[in-house]
Parts: sequence; C-alpha cells; structure tokens
Amino acid sequence: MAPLNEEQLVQIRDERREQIMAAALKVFSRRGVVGTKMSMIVKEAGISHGLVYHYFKSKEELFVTLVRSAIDGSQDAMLAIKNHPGSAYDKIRMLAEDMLDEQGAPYFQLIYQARTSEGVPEEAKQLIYKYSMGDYIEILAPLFVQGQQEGTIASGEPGEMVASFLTVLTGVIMVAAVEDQQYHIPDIEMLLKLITK
Amino acid sequence: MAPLNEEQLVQIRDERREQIMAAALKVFSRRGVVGTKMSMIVKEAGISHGLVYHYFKSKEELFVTLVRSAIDGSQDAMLAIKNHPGSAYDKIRMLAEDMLDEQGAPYFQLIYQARTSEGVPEEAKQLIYKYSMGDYIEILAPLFVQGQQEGTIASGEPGEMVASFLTVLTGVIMVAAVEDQQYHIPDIEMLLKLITK
Amino acid sequence: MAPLNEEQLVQIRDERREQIMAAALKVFSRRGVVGTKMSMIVKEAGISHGLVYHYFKSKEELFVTLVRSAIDGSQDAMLAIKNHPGSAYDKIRMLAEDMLDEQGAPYFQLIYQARTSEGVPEEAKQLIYKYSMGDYIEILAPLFVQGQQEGTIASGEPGEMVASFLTVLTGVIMVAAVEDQQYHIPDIEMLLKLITK
Amino acid sequence: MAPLNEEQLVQIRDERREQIMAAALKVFSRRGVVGTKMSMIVKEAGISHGLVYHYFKSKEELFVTLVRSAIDGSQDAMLAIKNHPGSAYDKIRMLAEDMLDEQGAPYFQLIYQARTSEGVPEEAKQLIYKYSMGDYIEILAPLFVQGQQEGTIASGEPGEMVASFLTVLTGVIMVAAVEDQQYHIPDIEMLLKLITK
DNA sequence: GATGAATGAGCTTTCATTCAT
DNA sequence: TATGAATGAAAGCTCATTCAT
Repeated sequence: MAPLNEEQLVQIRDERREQIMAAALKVFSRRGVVGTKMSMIVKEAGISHGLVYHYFKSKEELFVTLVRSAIDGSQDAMLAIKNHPGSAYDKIRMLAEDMLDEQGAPYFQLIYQARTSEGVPEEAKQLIYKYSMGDYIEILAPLFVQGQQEGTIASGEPGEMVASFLTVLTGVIMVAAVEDQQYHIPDIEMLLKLITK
Repeated sequence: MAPLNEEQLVQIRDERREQIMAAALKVFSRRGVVGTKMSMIVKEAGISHGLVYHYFKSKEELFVTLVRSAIDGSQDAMLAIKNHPGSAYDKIRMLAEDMLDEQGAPYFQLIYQARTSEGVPEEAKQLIYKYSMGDYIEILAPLFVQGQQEGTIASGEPGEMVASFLTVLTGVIMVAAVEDQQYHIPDIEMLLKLITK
Repeated sequence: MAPLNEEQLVQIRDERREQIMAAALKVFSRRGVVGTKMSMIVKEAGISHGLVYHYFKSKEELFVTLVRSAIDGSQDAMLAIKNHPGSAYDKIRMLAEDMLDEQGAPYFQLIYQARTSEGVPEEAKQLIYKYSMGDYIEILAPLFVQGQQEGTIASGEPGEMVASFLTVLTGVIMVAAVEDQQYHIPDIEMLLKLITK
Repeated sequence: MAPLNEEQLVQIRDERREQIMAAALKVFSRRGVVGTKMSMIVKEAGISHGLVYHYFKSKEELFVTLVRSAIDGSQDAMLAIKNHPGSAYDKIRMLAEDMLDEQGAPYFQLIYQARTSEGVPEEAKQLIYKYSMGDYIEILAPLFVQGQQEGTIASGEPGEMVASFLTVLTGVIMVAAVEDQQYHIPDIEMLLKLITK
C-alpha cells in the first residue's frame, strides 16, 4: 500500500548509480568513449537502455562523472600514501603497486582514454589537465628527493624522473588492459629498477 | 591533354595508395579503429571520400593492409638489427631506439590498436597473433642470453624479460602518442635500466 | 490510522481526477497533444507519474476525456446564452465574452488542438466534428438573423458570417494563449465590429 | 570522367537546400517543432534521412534557419508595401492580403509555432522577439495614423490598434492552416472592418 | 582516376507506460 | 491509493559506403 520511503529510494538510487558507473568504468576504460556503445554498458550493468538516462544525462556526462571520480579516487590514494609510515622507497613502491592493481588500473586507463579520445568533452580534458598527473608529480617529487637522500633513488632531476616513471606505469597499465597473452606485465621489482640506483 | 600512359597511371596509383596509407596510419595509430572516422583519413590525406574506396574496399581492409605492412616493416627492422655488428646490449638498445623513434612508433601503436580495438577484423588479429610480438621474442631472447653471458643484461628468465621489456616499450610508445605535455617519454638510458644489471 | 470509508475514497478519487484534468487542460490547451509530455502534466498537477495511469488509461484517453468535457461545457454555455434575456446583439456579445475569458478559452484551445494535432485519436476528431463548431453555428445563425432584423448585425449570409466570426474568435484565443507580450488581444468592442453594421 | 565542376555543385547544393527548407516549412508551420518528425520532412522532400544532416546540423538548426528566413521575408514584404503607391488604407489592405495568402501564411504560422513550442531554442525566440512583430508595428503605426488623418481608419491609439489587428490576422492564419472544413476564413473586407470607421 | 552528394544501418536519446513496493 | 524506478519502442543523428557525373 505505501510507496517506498525516502531512505529506501535513496538507497536504490545510490546502488543503481554505482552499478551503472562500475559497468561504465569497466567498458570505457578498455574501449574509450567512441569505442563504447551504450548497449555495452547497459548489458554489463544488466539494465535497460532508458535507465542509464534516468541517472545520467548522456554518455558524455557519464564519462565525465567517471573521470571526476577517478581523479578524486587517485587523490585519496595519494594522501594515504603520504601519511603511510616507511621509507620514501617503500611509499613509491606502494603507490606503483596501487596504480597497477585491479582497483587502480581502470582509473588510469580512464584518464588515458580521456586524453586520447575524440569524443571527450573539453570539460573532462580540463579536469584531467589540472588534477591528474600534476598532483602525482607534486607528491612524488619530494619523495624522490627524500629517496635520493636516503640513497635508494638514482640521482637525476626529480621532476623529470617522476614524470618518466609515471609515463612508464601508465603505459604498462594501458597495455596490461589488453586481454592478450603476449603482453607480459613486468613485476614491481623490475619497474622500480627504472628509478633506483 | 594527352591521356596518361600506362606507366604514369601506375605511378599515380602507387603514389595515391601510399598517400592514403600514410594518412590512415597517422590517424589509426592514435585513435584506433572505432575512433577513426573515414572523414579524418580523407582530411589528413587531402582527398575525397570516394577515392579511398578506389584503392581500398573498406575501412577494415585499409586497416588490415596497414597492419600487414607494419608487421613486414618490423620484421625488416629486426633483420637489420640481427645483422648489425656490436654487442648484444648495443643491438637491444638499437632496437629499442628504433621502436621509439618517429618511424617505428606508429607501427607499434597500430599493432597495439589492433589488439585493443573492437572493430578489428579477425584477419588482422590472426596476423598479429602469429607474427608481431612472437617474432620479437624469438630474435630478442638469444640476444638477452648473449647479454647475460657478456655480463650486461640482468639475470632472469630471458623469455619473460623480453616480454616485459617489450610491454614497457609498447606502453611508452602508446602513451607518447598522446599529444599531451604531461606524459614525459623517458630516455633510452632509463628504459635500459629495466634489463641491465 | 483508521482506513478511509467508501465515501471518502470516492471523494478523493473525484478530486484527484479533477486535479489531473485541470492540469492536463492547462498544458494540452497550450501545447497540443504531441507537444505535451506526461511529465509536464504530472508536474503541473503535483503528483506522480504512476497516478495518472490510475485514473486514465493513457495520455490519449486523458485528452479525449478533456475534449468530451470541453464539448459538454460549451454546450451548456450555449444553452445559457439562448435562455438569457436581451437582444440578439447582447447574446452574441455575451457568447464572445464567454469564449474569450479565462474560463472559456482553454476549451476552445483544446478543440483547436484536437483539430490540429497529429497524435489525436480518431475518436476525439469524430466528437469534435459532430458537436463542436456545428452546434455553435446552429445556435448562432438564428441569432444573427434576428440581429439583422433588429438592425444591429450587418447584412450577409448568416451561416458564413457565423463561421467567419467563430474562426476569428478561435484564432484570437489561440494566439492569446501564447504567453507573449507582443500579441495583443483585441477587446470585445473591436471584434464585434466584424459583424455589426 | 571528370567530377562535377564547382558551379554545378553549388547549384545542386542550393537546390537541395531549398528543397529541404520548403519541405520543412510546410511541415513545421502546421505541426510545430515537436509535432514534426524528421521522417515527415524527409518524406515531403523525397530524400533520405541522412541528407538532411548533410545540409543542416540538426532539426533545431533547420527550424532556426527557417525562422530567420521567415523574418527576412516578412521584412522584405513590408518594405515593398511601404514603397507602394496608394492610400494608407490600400497599403494596409495589401499587407493583410499578403499575410493571408498562400505565400505569406506559412511564415506567420512558423513564427507562431516558434513562440508556442517547447523545443524551440532560445536563439530562435530571441530572433522573433526582436524582429518579427515589432517591425510590423513600427511600419504599420504610421500608416494607421495616416489612415486616421485620411478618414479611413477608426480613431484610437494606433499602436494598440496595430497590435490587435496583427493578433487577429495571425490567429486567422493559424486557424486557416488546419485542414478542416468547419473553420471558415473571413474575407479581407470583413477583417478590415476591425480597423475602419 | 576523382569528386562529393546521397543513402541507410545502427547508435544515442526520449518519453509513454508499467510495476514492485 | 500513491510512488518513482524501470522498461522499450520510436525518434534524432552519425558515418561507412555507394554512385552519378
């Protein structure tokens, strides 16, 4: 007799929104904006076409929302690293691991897709330009300096080293996204050789 | 106006074909198959829509042709490396340089796109599966073994090292393709640290 | 909470029905059938989407119900005029006033929309064809004749005059429905000049 | 052998554009923006869906283009009237005739639709607000004053009379657009009684 | 060989309608 | 009775491909 109460509705809405975003992240991160058809997201989420538009105004808005959330997520991850105990080397290693694992990878893939794709709205590009890579460098550079002082990180201009390291990590993540036996993801130890003495 | 003779026609045909392929390579390598519109290729090549279809049956065929040519090109490059004088380390370095430079990069990007993209015809996937990465490993593995014996390459299972190294190189190439200031391409010296002692 | 008794339920039902019809009339009369979205009616009525379908089978049925009610209303108005004391001219003037005022206008707009719109079900078209304009002419024609005899109405074929007059009135009502400063509704005196000596 | 030359292409493009605009005017003016489906325009013009988008970016842009052209056309018509010899009464009569005839009517219907419809972009609304009715009043008001001096036009505030007269004409045009036997378009003589002594 | 107007399959998006609560 | 999340048919729009010239 009674309709659902406010609390239940909010819960349903949140769940559904998460469900759609999770499905969309999965598809977008692999295929990019143009390569992703709404039907793929819809199928992945197990819902109808129309429902996506109940929660997101357009494919574009859905993508931008994901990018924004990816940036937020990566910033949280970085704060966690910063406050974590351990040597500079440990922290850098931890960050690299976070980037490469199943949780982190899609976000970096998404950011890469955002930079690559045609259909990406300027808004998303701006967001990425301002927040994504820049923040990483800002946090990592001091860690690199510290590592150099601690004798674990190779000498060299820290900013450049960080940028190079992130570029390699991003590249590996992108390639790793391809479900293909032939690309082999290097382990952390190997990747860390890039920046250690 | 005198009609063109046979030879001239053949020449025009070949030139046009090259022109279209060059344009298509440029676009496909950055945007992938779905991300590339025929109009982009047409604009890049400075020709009409119709003309592409005089030379290639479809967008798909054009892409497959490029993949085939990319594979041929990379095989040539590898033979050149093989026959080049110098230490194993020198050869590996040279190969890495070739992959990363303006000439080589588009081919690897294309192969990556072929693996990634949805719209890629099975034919192209087969081609790549058989020839591309496998060949590299086949040639590089002995070089890695030799390098280990010469004391320049780090110890470890050679096949795995080669695959990892190629994965990193491919990743860097893909990321480098994005026209974006923030991704910073590491120099060869840094990348070689991945596999050296 | 005590359950509502039969009488209360009936009352709620009637009120809700009226509420929906009033909202629908407001929107349909301005925007027509295709131009009206259920969400507009729902918003105007301040109820939920689902509730409309408790009272009306479809958007179509809701519209037809309104048309029927409009016709009923206009017939009542005409009987009132007929039985009203006064000269033919007075009666005609009164009718014109009734048509133009806030009460009457929506009905005429609705009838106009029914004639215009694509999405109008055949049933509504039939209703209108049979009852709406014809009735007016049937009642007004004798009044015009009487007015001509009384020397207030200009000479001319009465049927045609009535039809022309009604066309003008309908047109003015339709244009007046547009919330726009630039359309200026003429006053009754001016409009009556169309048919007076 | 040779492709079409520039001149021929321009001609084809112009013709096609006109053809689409004529078809769209016909449909839009009767049905409004929402009521008009692209398939209707396409069918009326006898072309394919895609072709419309070769010439107009969207349904919206097509509509705005028509509105703009309607405004231009009506301004031309008014200049012609202004420069025409004859009494003020003659000129007003001529303008009214122009508005009502088959040529002029669709334009006024279009402008009416633009004011009514939901889907009309702000751009079109602005255009109309600035140019359409205002211009008419600007030109007609002096004619009314002149007519009052010449003793043909009834006394009264000229601006208001003009606005009222135009409202009636627009209303008649809208109603006349309905293909319905029951609405009867009054003749010019009758309509002019609205404003004459 | 070369052009670009024209086509139409397929994708994105809207909105009347349904249904679990 | 009342709600609004969910559905899906149909509309708008894109783009690979064709074809008259």
